[in-house]
Formats: sequence, C-alpha cells, structure tokens
Amino acid sequence: MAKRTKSNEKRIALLNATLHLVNNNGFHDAPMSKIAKMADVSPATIYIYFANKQDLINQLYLESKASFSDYAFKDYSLNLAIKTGFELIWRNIANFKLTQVEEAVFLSQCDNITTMIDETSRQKGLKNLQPLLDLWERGQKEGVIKSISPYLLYAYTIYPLAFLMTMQQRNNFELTEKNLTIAFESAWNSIKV
Amino acid sequence: MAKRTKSNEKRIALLNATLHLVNNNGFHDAPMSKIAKMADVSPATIYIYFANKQDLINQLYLESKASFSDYAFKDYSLNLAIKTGFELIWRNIANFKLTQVEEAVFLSQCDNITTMIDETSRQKGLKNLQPLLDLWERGQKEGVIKSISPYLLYAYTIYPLAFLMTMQQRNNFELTEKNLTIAFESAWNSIKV
Amino acid sequence: MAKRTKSNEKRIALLNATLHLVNNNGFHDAPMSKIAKMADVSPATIYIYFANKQDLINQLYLESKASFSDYAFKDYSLNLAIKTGFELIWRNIANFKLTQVEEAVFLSQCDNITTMIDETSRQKGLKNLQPLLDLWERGQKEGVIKSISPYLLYAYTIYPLAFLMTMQQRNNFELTEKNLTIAFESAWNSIKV
Amino acid sequence: MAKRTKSNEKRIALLNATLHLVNNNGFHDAPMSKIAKMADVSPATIYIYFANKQDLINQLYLESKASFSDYAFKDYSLNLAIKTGFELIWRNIANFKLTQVEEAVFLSQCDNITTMIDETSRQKGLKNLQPLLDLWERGQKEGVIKSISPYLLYAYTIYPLAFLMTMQQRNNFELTEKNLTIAFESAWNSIKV
DNA sequence: CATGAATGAGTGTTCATTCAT
DNA sequence: TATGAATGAACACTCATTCAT
Repeated sequence: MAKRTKSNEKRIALLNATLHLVNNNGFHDAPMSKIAKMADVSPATIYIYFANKQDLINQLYLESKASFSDYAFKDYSLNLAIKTGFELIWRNIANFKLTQVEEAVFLSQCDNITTMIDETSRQKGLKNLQPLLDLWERGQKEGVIKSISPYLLYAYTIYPLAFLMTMQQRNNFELTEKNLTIAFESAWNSIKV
Repeated sequence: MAKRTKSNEKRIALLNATLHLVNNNGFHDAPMSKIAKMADVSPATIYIYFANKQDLINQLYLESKASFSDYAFKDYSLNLAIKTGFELIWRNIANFKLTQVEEAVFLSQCDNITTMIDETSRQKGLKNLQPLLDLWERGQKEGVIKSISPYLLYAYTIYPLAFLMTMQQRNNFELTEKNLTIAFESAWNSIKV
Repeated sequence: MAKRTKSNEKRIALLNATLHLVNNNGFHDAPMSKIAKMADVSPATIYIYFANKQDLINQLYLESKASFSDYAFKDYSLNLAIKTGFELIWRNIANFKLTQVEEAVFLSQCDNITTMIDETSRQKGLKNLQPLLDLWERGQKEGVIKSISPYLLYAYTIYPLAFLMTMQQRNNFELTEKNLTIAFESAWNSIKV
Repeated sequence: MAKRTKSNEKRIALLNATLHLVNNNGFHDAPMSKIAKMADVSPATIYIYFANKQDLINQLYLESKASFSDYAFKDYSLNLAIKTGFELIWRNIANFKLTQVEEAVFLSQCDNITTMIDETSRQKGLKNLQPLLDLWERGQKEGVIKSISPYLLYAYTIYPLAFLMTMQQRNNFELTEKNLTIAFESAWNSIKV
C-alpha cells in the first residue's frame, strides 16, 4: 500500500548531478536546467525537493560532510592509543580523498570558497570532526600532542591532504602507499611533543 | 595624430574592482556591469583593457602571483643557511597572507577552484616559486631536508598557511606572533631530516 | 505528469512578427526584443521555439518558400499543355506576389542577400520549384521551349516579377490585369522557340 | 605649398572597405570599427569624411551607380540604330556585372533591400539610366519597341542580368559568350514589336 | 508528485558615435 | 586633419524560478 511520496531516488539523483556538474564545470556553469537534465527530471521538480539552488548546494554539502565523517571514524574506538587512533583517522581521511574523489573535491571547494556555503550550514558541517578534536584534547592532556590550537593541528595534519589530493587530481603527483607513509610521518612530526 | 592614451589607472582600478568583487561576492556574482561600476567606467571600457572576462581574471591572477613572489623572496639571498633562508621565505609568505589579504584570498580561491583559471595561466603562475624549490633541493643535497617530493614539502609547510589565513579571516583563530612561531616550528619539524 | 504544451499559436506569432519587422526595418533592425514584444511574449520564450536568431530566420524562410510553392502549383496538372500549364504557374506566382506581399517581399530579400540564409536552408528551399523545372524540360523535349539553361528560363520569366512587385510596392508602377497580360506575353516571347 | 586637406585616398579606401565588408559579411556584420581597420584609419576618422554610417552607405551607393552608368553608356551614341544601340548598352551592363563584380553585387543588394538606401539617394541613383530610357522612347516612336511601361522593359531586359550574375557568383551557372548571346536574344524578343 | 512552458531580470559583449588631444 | 580611448544603449542569449495542468 505504498502511498505516493517524494521519491528519495530523485533526490539522490539530483544531489549526484549537482556534485558532478559543480566539480567539472564549476559553480557558475552548473545551471538548474543541466542538473535537472542529468538527473532525468524536469527543472520544476527540483523545487519539490529543494527550496532553491542555495539549499540544494547546502544539503549536498551537509550530506557530503556526513559521508566524510562516517568514513573518517570507521573502526575508530576510544580504546586506541593516541598515535594509533590518530593514524587510523588520518588514514581513513586520506582514503576518503583517494576513493570518494567527487565528494572530496566538492568539499574542498566548499571549504575554500567563502561565498559558496552559507554560515549556518558551515557551522553544522564543522561538528562532524568532533571525535578528532576530542582525540587531540586527550593527546594534549597525556602530553603526547603539542598544546596548541586545534586549528594549527588541523592545518598541519589534515589540511595538507587536500593539497595532495588536488595535485593527484591534476596528475602532478601520485599518492602511493609510500608517499602516504611519508605524509603521515610529516603530519605526526609537526604536532607531536 | 594626438590621442588620449590608455590610462594605467583605469586598468588597475578594474583589476582592484574585480579582486574585491570576486572575493566578497564570489566568482559567480561578480558581473562585468558591477566591476565597471565599481571602477567607475562604462562596461564597454573593460574591453579596451581586457579581451574578455576570463582574460581579466587571468591577468589578475598572474599579477597577484607576481606580487606574491616579490613579497615571498624579499631579502632572500643564496648565501643564507638553509633553515635561515627557508624561515625568511616562510615568514615572508605568512606576512603576505596577513597584510595583502585581498590578494591572498583571491589566489587561494584560484588555486582551489579548478574551473577558474585556465591551464596556461596556471602554468605561468607556478614558475613564481622556483627559488623556494631550488632552496629545498639544496637543502636535500646538504642532508638538512627530507628527500621527498616538493609537493609534500609544500603541502606541509606553505599550504597550511592558507588554512590559517582563512580561519583568521573568519575570526575563528588569530595568527599572533606566538602562533606564527609555533606554526613555523611545525612546518620545519615536518620536513627536516 | 500533466504540463502546458507548446502552443503553435506562439510559434506562428513569432514567425509573423519576424516577417513584419525584417520587411519593414530590415534584418539589421529586427532585434529579438522587438520580435518578442510584437508577438507578445517574453524574449526568453523565443528560445523555446527556436534555437537562435538564425534558426528563426531559416524556419521563416522555409515556411514562406513552402507557402509560395503551394500557391505556385495550385490547380496545376501534368495534363495541361505546355503553354497553358506554364501560364497557370506564372499567374499563380504573380498572384502570390500581389496578394501575399509580406511573404513575397521577405523571400525576395532572402534570395538577394547572400548572408541572410545559410546554404543548407537555401538548398532545401530550391526544391520547391521542381514541378516548374519538369514542365520546362517537357516543353523543351516537345520543341516548344528553347533548349537553354533553366537559369536563363527563370531569369526571363519568373525573376522579372520580383522587380515588378518591388516597383508596385514603391508606388512607381501598377500591376494591372492589362500589365500582367503584357508581362506574360514578354515572358513567353523570351523563351518560346 | 600643398595645404593639409581631406585626403581623397582615405575617402576611397573607406568606400572600398565598406564595399568589401558589406558584400562579404552583410550589412549587419560590417561595423565601423572593421571598416576603419580595413581602410587603415581610426574609427573616428570615418566621421571626418562621412556624417554617419548611413551617409557612408549612401555615398557608396551613388558612386557605384555613377561608375555603373559610365560603364553602361561607353561608346554609345544617338546615331546608332535602336537595336544596335540597345545591344551595346545591354552588353555594357552585362560586362559591368561580369567584371566589376563587387560594385555590381553591392548595387544589386541596395536595389533589392528596401531599408538599405534612403529614398533621396535612391531617387538620385535612378537618373543614371536616363539615356537608356530615352533610347527606349525613341524605339517606341519608331515602332521597333513595344509601347509598354519602361518598368516592364527594364524588368525583362536589364533586371534578369542581376539574377544571372548572382547565379554565376554562386557557381550555379556560367555566363559564357554563348549564354550572353542567348540572353540578349531573349531580352530583345520580350520587348521588340 | 511531476511536468515542460513561460518569464523578468540579468549576462557578457558589441556598436555607432563622441571626446580629448 | 587625425587619433585611440571612452561610452550608453543595445544585442543575442541564459538563468533561477514559477505557472498551469
């Protein structure tokens, strides 16, 4: 007796189409009409699922962020030693950027362009990293990690991965397993006590 | 045979207007009409100085990059010891991001959005960092810097500054002198042998 | 699933507006905005019915040509004697130019300005005269019409009508029934054996 | 002691550039800037020689018409017999269209497009054919040429040449000496008594 | 719920003409 | 006389969004 209801399939198709178009053509060449065509619906249908274009982008941002943090904290547990737990998360994030390329590229754009995501959504998105912040705080209490601002910790451990992903995207550089190991070592060296 | 001559002032005014609008409204909301109005010229005048919008953006990118590298290598000399020379450049770059905020923000956007700058201009812009690459190579030969890809060196020393600048812009974090010292130490620790 | 359907009325209104404006203001002063206003639609609506301005002109040309040939071969049959058949067609064409003035003027402009209609459409438009070419060929086989290029036959029988129409338009000359009879006699004399 | 005066060379260069561009690109793609560039002068210079674009076109029309009539009545004298004189003029005109192609094409466009030349200039241009009109009148008095409107005489003898020229331009048809002879015969048959 | 037609406001760009030298 | 810079008004066309079904 399934009642007729908003089909989640269409919603997903629209988010995927947006992701793809914004990544490949840029925000300024991802018109609603193309998004609709790619998702195989009418332009008017978009407005059943999203209030407007900004809302569509915002929701895409939040779902990508959620997908990101699911990935980031896979297999993570509070029982792990600080360095072990940090390496697990760090490698999860690296893996996300290597395998979920479209989402990673989109998130990177959103985080670097001021005008793309509105402040409210950005604040919501920030919460996704809480377990990492907690880990860092524990590490600092245990005297394993430098007692410095989490922004500095992020800047020197997680943020560099965005650059490495971009360079890999542009075929300038390959993130081999060996390079990943080097990269993690650099990250750790920059924040360890 | 006399005639009015192309005024460099207008050219500069146009570049500044573009810089300001792209930074504050985003690339997708920086129309030629607004740029013209802000530079106090007619829309048609833009096309005397620039072939089209992309050319305007490209030229702005290249001039900002040039301005950046002027700043980056101020007082630098090949006589300096590796670490000293590197710290000089690193602090110059940090300073650029702290004082030439508009240009720095613009460059950061250009480098993070694939579709903004065309490949040719990007390639030209890359050359501006050559002295730093040379320094790193020397440092590697002298056994002071890890023998790893310059992309990794960049990712862990220079790139984090972009994040810190953005966070400072958003009032999340302040790049005090103390934080700068901590940041440099992290940068150096991540690449020193 | 229901939706508004593309109204043929609007399409026709747009073609008529274009016809009128191109005839009266010239191709160079028939902007899309005026066409839209005259057809009582928004400028954007034009692009639902036509790919671009050239396409609009091309379609108008082809439909006018089709309307022309419908007119030209009204009541014509292969049973008619050569001269009778030819006179029928000739008078049909003259009638078209006298009564369907707007279309006739437009077609005359299209055929005389190289840059107005693209080659593909021109080729398509040419096919509309085939029955006349066939009649001429039969007439030549029967020894009634001179064995000369159809371009010459056209130049001396049909083409002069365009001039006479233009002169009538400019009130220099009146195509009375008497003049029509004289004109046909001249046409026939120039091609008969 | 040549005083600095408007250089006729520049005027001619401008007229030639206009002729060429209007013929090849159409009136709607012959902007003043292109005309200036082709004539190797500044756009502003055009306005020293011509009041505006319409004036430039009008003057070009009148000079081409004058050049046409010089050509048309070369070697013509009132002593010639009607048919001989007519054939001379007719062949002169045919020759003009075969050899002075650019001017002929331009004049043909002007005469067929209502909106190109203003009425005053058109009236002036008409006077150039006076000797032919006189010849026809004499021919009618002598009973050699049908007593019909000169518009009809023109339509069936001179106007067809425009069509033949256009077809030759488009490589559909070749105006060989043989075809010229046939064409003249047709012309004469259509108007002779 | 879903649609394609419809649109007003806006886009980047061009143009005939004028300005200042 | 001659110029290249400068421009307001326009151009063809696009877009996010709404309408009518």
